[in-house]
Amino acid sequence: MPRPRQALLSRERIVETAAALIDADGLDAFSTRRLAAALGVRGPSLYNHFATKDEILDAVADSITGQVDVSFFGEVDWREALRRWGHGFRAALAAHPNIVPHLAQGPGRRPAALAMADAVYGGLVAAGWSPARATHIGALMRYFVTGSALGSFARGFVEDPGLYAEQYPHLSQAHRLAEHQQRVDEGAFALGLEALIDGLSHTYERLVGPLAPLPPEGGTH
Amino acid sequence: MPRPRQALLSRERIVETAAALIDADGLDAFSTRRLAAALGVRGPSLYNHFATKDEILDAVADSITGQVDVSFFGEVDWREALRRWGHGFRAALAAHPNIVPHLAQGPGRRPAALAMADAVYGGLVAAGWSPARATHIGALMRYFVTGSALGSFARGFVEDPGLYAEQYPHLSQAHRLAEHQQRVDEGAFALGLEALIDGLSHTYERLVGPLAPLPPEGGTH
DNA sequence: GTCTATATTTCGATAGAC
DNA sequence: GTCTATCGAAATATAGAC
Repeated sequence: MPRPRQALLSRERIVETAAALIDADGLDAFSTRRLAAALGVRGPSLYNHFATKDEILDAVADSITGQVDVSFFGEVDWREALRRWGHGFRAALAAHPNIVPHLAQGPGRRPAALAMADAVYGGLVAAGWSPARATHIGALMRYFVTGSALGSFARGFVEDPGLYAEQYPHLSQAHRLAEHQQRVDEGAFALGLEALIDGLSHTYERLVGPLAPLPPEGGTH
Repeated sequence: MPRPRQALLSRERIVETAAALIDADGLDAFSTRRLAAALGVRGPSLYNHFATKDEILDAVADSITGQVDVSFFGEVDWREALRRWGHGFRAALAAHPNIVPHLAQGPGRRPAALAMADAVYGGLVAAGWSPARATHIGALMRYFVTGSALGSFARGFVEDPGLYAEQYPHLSQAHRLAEHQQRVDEGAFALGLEALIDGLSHTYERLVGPLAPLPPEGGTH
């Protein structure tokens, strides 16, 4: 079936299918052959659209980053912006945990990741943070979000009561964590994000100046 | 050279060498054959000491976790304990970033990881936190530490001024981040950890009760 | 722009000699 | 407890036909 009239592949289809494969089977099991098979073509066809496997991974990572809304930076109070960004960033990454190790290596040359960094940093500096502190805040937020998306805390404990009973006296209920996986992980993230914003608010008042009380909802207008 | 009088391998030597190889070349490049070569033996010899490659990875991960001191949980104020644990945990993981994705999957059945979870959770509950909140705090701390060790923020930006100049107006200095990698990453982590502890202190006062001012140094005695 | 064919390398793990 | 030999599978990527 050489040279069909209508191209079978497109960068978009390849990226979508690659993301689904990585979600299902993990980064280690992801290969160009398996990706091609899932697309109904042979391996070498992919190289008409991407030069290397790594370019495909970059495209997958950036398509996920591109789903994160950062348009409100500079529009709403920085505390509210961090809150919205944090939740949105985590939601996008937690839907694709297997690619987080790749994505967490930094923006590199990926456009969506650079645009996100630009919006966050610009918004924080505009809010009064020093360049150095704005960098730190962007970094520590990425730490927290990528760490929370990298692996579920609750599912990290095996469901085997006997494992804990003897040697780990405080973990006697740990085997039940998996039942409540989503609630535990989201609750922990929410608690941490609010604590971070609260703590940073005090840092702001010490270094920059008094903060206005947050409006009940929405923008600064 | 069959059956030398003195065993050439030991679990300890294997784990040490495996950690060094993973640090140097990454998880993807780590194979039983390369590990054996680094140890001066042939691949199959490893299977006299470990049943699978994954068992070796688990042993490496747990040896790193075992370097983290948690003996002070229950001995000092919980805020000071979180501070010491956070810095120690990060230092241990940041020295071996390539194995963080494996380690971040949770304690599983690894003894040092379970002992760490046990000490942290027990210490927080003894300090007055509810079981649910103690779980959340253990989780959010792991998120923050693993995220910070997974990838340097500063090194995530390529050293190419031209990349940023046109499209990303706020990132015009981003190419200089790599020069200050350690300072940026450690500063961001320290700022985040202090903000977290500060924010959690207010949560504690709202949910549990007043907190004593922290003693200037050391334990509760 | 997809195909066939293939070069080249590497992998985890087992069997059985010593 | 190490070795040799090997199984069986899978990997990225290229060359060139159509």
